Amino acid sequence: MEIKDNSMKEKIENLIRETLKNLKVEAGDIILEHPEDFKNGDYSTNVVFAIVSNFTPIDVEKKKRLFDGGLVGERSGNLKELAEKIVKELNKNLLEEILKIEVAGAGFVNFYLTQEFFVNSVKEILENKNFGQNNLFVNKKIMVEYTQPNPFKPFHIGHLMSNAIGESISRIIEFSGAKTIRANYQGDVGPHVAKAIYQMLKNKNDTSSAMSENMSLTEKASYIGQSYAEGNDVYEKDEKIKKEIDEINKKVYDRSDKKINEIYDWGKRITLEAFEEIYKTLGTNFNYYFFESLVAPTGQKIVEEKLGKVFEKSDKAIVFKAEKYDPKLHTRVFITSQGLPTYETKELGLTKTKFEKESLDMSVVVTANEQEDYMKVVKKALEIMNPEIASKMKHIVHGMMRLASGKMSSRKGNVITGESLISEACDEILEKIKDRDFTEEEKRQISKDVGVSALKYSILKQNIGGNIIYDFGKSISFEGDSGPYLQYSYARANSVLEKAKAENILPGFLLDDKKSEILPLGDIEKLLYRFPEVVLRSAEEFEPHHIVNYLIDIARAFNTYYGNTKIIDKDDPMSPYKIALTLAFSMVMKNGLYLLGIKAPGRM
RNA sequence: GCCCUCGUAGUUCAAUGGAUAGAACAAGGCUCUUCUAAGGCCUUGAUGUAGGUUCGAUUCCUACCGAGGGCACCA
Repeated sequence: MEIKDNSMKEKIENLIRETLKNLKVEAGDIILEHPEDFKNGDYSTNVVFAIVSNFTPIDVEKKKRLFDGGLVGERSGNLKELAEKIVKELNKNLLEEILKIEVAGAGFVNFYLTQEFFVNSVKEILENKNFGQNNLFVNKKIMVEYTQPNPFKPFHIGHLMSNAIGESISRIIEFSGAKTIRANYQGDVGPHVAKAIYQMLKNKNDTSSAMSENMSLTEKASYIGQSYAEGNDVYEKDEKIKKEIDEINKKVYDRSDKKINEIYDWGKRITLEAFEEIYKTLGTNFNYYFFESLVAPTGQKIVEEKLGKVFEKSDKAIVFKAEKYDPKLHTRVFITSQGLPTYETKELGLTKTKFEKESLDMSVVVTANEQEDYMKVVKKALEIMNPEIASKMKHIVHGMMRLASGKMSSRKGNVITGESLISEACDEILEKIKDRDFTEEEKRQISKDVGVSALKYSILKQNIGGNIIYDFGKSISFEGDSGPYLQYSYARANSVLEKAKAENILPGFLLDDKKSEILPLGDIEKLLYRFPEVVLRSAEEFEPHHIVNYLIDIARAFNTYYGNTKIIDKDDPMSPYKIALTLAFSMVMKNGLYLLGIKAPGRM
């Protein structure tokens, strides 16, 4: 695939740099941006401010004179005059794509692009199915670890959040040239497993009937999740039971108890199968599944080898005193006083395993922000032992899903499972389209695509660091600023294109009357060519919401255009171009939705 | 107590140190004899407080107030 490396943005930036060189002016960072309002041009630069900000503190007097309308250099000018001087120079080597350059406000230089540029950009989009790509991560192998649900525990909306974000980031960096490897890390050992098993041993009869084949996968998984919640409850309330569960925990690690092994193997298999169903619905295919039980020994070995050097004994446990290296960090336990590895140790083993399996340039881990500090400590320990690998670790933290009514807790039983949320969203769509002219199978598929999109959108629309207040009524929105709105715009464009095909009007860029020109039709052309810039920014920042905001903008522009234009019209010489524009919109929308992990149904 | 995040319309979110702080929801009005009205058009409304840096601060710094998370054997 070919990626254009000479974007309009780069061209203009080069032009500015050349011009300043000709004028023998030094400038700081030159920022070229899209003005919010089209009337201020298509690109805008603060070059004058950049020149000014480049002055050192010694130039204070010089600066003062400049702003007082005094002099810069020899004779001329205040800020505006300086800007005009630059524009004059810019005009000497004007790019053919630039219609005009103007000075506005307190010294902005605004670039207006030509009609040909916009029309050509539409043509370019039609010629490139992968329009929007960049080469930020070309030749880089990047592993992204996300979702991380734990066997024996429910898949809740927090996992849904991690999955939506991780999948979108995976796709964005893939679209930016990376070889992306998707990984899932699952806690198949540890106290939570023992809690579930304790409860299942206690409810012997229920457990054996659950293990018989009469229940559905979902029912079995929810029985196991329920057992965990109950086990967790008694663990905290009863000292004696706590000890019993701790005993079971050890046996899970060393696999010394036949009965426990039997329930363990069954429970792990069932919950993993149930998770797999959810991944399928969400559109994720993992390349690797890492399990704590497998990486724990690796981590334990590392810690034991470095005992006395990096790690130290304290109160029978093995700890890492991170505050010795960074006052903002704190001590964490790596091996418990019972001799069992903690999350921190497992993480060391996991990281080692990842780099053994693949020669990675970057290892990205997506988790909720509650794990931010643990990760910093783990990374610090790794920095001491293996700085090269540590430097390739990137931890992306997202906010928490919170209930409007308070904290979510498995104990209180107010955990919302991912599955119930998905099916609820889908049911609502199904109800909405029940009278439409679709087959039952189509209805099922559409409601699934749209329901998942509503959920993913509500997660991805904001920057990933913030918490999301989950409101049962509002989280699944189908109107306005929503996933379904984007899908609807796409389906609408698609429907126009199908009709055009039926009427035999093809996308085109030529008019019969050679004298007339094709004119850009509105804001859409002025937005569509910006898509690659938006993708690049999202990739650089690991922030999908820039794409979300952009897609809302183009959807709105298209819907407005659609509202006051007849696109298909045999008597209109512009009709082929209007169809071309519609096609370009639909292609950008489809690529954009893909990057969010959202399907683009042709009809809805 | 210490360490991270974060405080923007009534609500949920935007805004790479720059132009008149954008949307959506909610409220009201208009709009399908044109291709999907899950749409379009119009009207109202916001930067927690106090300082500082800067020509310019929602953005950077300090303090305070408020929310969330973390701070040794859970993940």
